[in-house]
Amino acid sequence: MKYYVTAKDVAKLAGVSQSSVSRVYFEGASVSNKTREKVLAAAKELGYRPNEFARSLITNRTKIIGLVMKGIHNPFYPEVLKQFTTEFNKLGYSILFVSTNNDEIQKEDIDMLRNYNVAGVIITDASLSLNVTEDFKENQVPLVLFNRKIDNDQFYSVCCNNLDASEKIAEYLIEKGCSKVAYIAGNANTSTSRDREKGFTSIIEKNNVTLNKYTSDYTYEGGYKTAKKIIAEKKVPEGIFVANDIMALGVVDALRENSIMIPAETKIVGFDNIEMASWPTYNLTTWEQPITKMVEHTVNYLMAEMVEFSGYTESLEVNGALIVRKTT
Amino acid sequence: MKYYVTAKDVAKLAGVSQSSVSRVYFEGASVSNKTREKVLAAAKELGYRPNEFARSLITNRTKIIGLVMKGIHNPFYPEVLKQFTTEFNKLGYSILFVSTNNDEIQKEDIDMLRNYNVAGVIITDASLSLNVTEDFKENQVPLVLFNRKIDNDQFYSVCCNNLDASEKIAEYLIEKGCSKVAYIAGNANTSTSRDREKGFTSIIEKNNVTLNKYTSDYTYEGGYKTAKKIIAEKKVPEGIFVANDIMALGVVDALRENSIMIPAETKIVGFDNIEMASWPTYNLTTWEQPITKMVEHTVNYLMAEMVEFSGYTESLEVNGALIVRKTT
DNA sequence: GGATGTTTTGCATACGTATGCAAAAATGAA
DNA sequence: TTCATTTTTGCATACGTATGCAAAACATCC
Repeated sequence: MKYYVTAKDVAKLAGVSQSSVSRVYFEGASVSNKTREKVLAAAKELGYRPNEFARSLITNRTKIIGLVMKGIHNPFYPEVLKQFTTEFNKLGYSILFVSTNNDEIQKEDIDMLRNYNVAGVIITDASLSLNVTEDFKENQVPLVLFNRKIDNDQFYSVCCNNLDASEKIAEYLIEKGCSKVAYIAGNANTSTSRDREKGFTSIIEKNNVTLNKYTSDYTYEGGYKTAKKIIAEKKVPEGIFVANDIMALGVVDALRENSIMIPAETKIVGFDNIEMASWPTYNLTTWEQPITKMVEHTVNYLMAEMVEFSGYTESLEVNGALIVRKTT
Repeated sequence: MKYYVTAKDVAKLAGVSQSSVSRVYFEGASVSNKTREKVLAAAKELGYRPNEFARSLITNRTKIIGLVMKGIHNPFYPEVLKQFTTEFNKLGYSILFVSTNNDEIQKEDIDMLRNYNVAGVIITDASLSLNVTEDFKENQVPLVLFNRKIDNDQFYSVCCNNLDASEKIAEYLIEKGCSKVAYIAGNANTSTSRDREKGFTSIIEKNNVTLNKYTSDYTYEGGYKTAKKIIAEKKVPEGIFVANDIMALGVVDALRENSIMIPAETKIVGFDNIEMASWPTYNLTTWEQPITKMVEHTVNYLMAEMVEFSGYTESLEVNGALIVRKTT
């Protein structure tokens, strides 16, 4: 039977009270050096570690961050996950990971998080259903939407400058001489895909360039199939802006299979700058999403809200940059 | 100020005792239908949810599984993560995610997990340092090494049948007519890479085929550079077995850059069967690791050990299969 | 209806920690 | 040394739930 070493045990061995042991482990409490040393020595001997559950129970706050993620198959997100984990661990917070298949987060997706009374929540690549937004609001749980935003500014969101980025991409393709272009959307319900479409379209239309739009699903397969369809319809344009890299790779492969020269006949631009985009086989021109900066902003906001909840919201947009490679 | 709805509140509204409320939410406790309904109604009205911390405190067990992962950049692992999350969530368990850069898990990697008194731990693609093994043993924390094993059978491990698989791969390459082959290892300290090398080598030597060995690091870059080196040394063999897919893709790209025909001049076999291996650009012949089965075994073992700790250990090997595509 | 057995309920307490309060100890000033 | 002030300590209690125990309610049978 495994026995749990408690503060009381340590107190006994160190010859102090349980309160003193508690104070040694509670940041900001006042303890003399003498007792601190006695306690730490005893704790080490017994292998004591404070019970986080008891702590949370009494302080009514936890050091757990809930992270909800959908598209872990897109290599963009494992990197995001890693960075969040690393950053929060440094700060003494743990990550409770939730995987979902819902575009809109449902109540059952966050049940676990609420049961554990998490200190804050990050939702990546997903939106929120109505009853979930209410739940968050009502319970004042600090929340960040990462790489998504919702129309009303009810929540804090951190995104790349999608609108501006896609405008620049449009300008870039026009500059490169494209007079007929296409946009391949990811999931049409996502703010990122919509914003990218909006920015791209506005510039394209302003320049009287022909634009065809397609909708896919943010996966390699999706990009591949969409490109095949475009080819079958003999509508291959001179330039294609694909809403994310993993789809763009599928597009590239489909075009290659049909011996359509990239960039000579068609230029391809992706979005994200995932690792694979730089692989020599692909050498994909793309827009770099500044993950590190986006993570940093998210962490800072959450930490602040966890210290003192304000409910302040904002749609933060972090600047990325065009990475020119060999598909344009 | 947010107010926490407790069982006491529910009890008051429902006109029963706090114990009865508790029993409604505790599986296996005896409550009459009448009180159950009263309680559930009241709970719904107040938005009550049991506090997991208080529960854990008193039962001295948690519903949290610690998952430690290193190589999240290898697309094999996000899939593993997703499956574990999904399976454990179904069972009412949550995943506390830890990311590490250590080949050998250190004490600080699992500090968080121990503080939260996790019910079980899964460690993927990493080994254990000595003081960590002791910690686990001493505290009887159910543990599974996933896709790694350690020499002594101190812990339960779940792997693919690496030895058998690599033997079959060797036979396959020989059958295909290779008289000169190479093996590109991942991290030489990992059991997986060693086993794959061992099986492959044994068959190759038995057949008097020339074998060169190289060591890399389980990354695309690593595979790419190793292949470049092989090319520079003009030692390109007729067949290469690469210890995992992501390296194999790097190898393929490097060979292609140097116009070495695959499979005509050189045949490539990878390991894992990650999604990308099936992409038309690569069409990589590889060994499928049966993730679903491996996850299932891991979950079953952990669940059993969490109900009643036995300390039983075994090196479980799950059978995969050769997936023949166009690189051989 | 009464006796018996069974199920359900409430009471009281425990889990391991943090914290307000008052007592004790340490420090500083004179 | 003495007194005032500050720092440190221990006591007692609270957090929200589970559970052993005994009382209460219910069901069953003759």
